[in-house]
Amino acid sequence: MDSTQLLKGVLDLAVLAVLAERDGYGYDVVRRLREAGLEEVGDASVYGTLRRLFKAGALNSYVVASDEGPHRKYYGLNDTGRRMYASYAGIWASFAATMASLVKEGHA
Amino acid sequence: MDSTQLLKGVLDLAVLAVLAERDGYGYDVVRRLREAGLEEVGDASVYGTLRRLFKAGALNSYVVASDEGPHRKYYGLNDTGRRMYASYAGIWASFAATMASLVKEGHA
DNA sequence: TGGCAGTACTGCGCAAACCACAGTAGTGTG
DNA sequence: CACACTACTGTGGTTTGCGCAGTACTGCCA
Repeated sequence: MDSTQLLKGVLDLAVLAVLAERDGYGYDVVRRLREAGLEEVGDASVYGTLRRLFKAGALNSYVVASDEGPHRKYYGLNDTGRRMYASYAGIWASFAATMASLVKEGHA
Repeated sequence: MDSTQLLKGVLDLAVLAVLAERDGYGYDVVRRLREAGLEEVGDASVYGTLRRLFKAGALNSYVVASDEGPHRKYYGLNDTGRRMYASYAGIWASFAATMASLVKEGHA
């Protein structure tokens, strides 16, 4: 992965972070991201990201019945996903540091 | 501008930051961004961003002849650009903080 | 003189990301 | 039985960043 990816795909990291804490299903991940501060994230974006990460082999998935609505498709990190998470987190941290120094020098 | 923009358009902020320090022309902005740590930024992206920001009314532009090659099209921030820069910088800072807390809790 | 490297910019077309919106389907309430 | 809430899928659109090709100007060197 080149750092091109993170100029865009920040959502991947956010979703991985949320799932690293504990498994979750789509609707739940949306709520947790919004509570964490990403208030304007669209639901379709999250579902799309989950499908993409699953397709990339980073997540496992299992269906659980629910009392309060339709079944829930849970997702969780597997080994690949944990490695991906660690990698993305590192890349993002250094990218954020770069941006911070760039912006600070211009002193806002 | 909704914060959708900064999930992508981080380059806008980077270019604004570089130009806030001092005026620059395309090729020069590319070099300064790369020196600052954004090593993989494509030249076409920067030129595109400059044109976009100019079209959005954030930059002024003037042409200067050069001894070592073709003319140079300099860009600099105007009032709109400075306001935009301050605004983007704030939005990005809070976004970065949000991401940092998300990633930290999952403890990488 | 011709060719090549370096500087500086433009234009085209692509892939990916995020989103809005619409649709499907299950459960519980009045 | 309509309606609200939960939960997911699919479609199409806009924007971004990029690779690549092309233009053009200068200076160097054989």
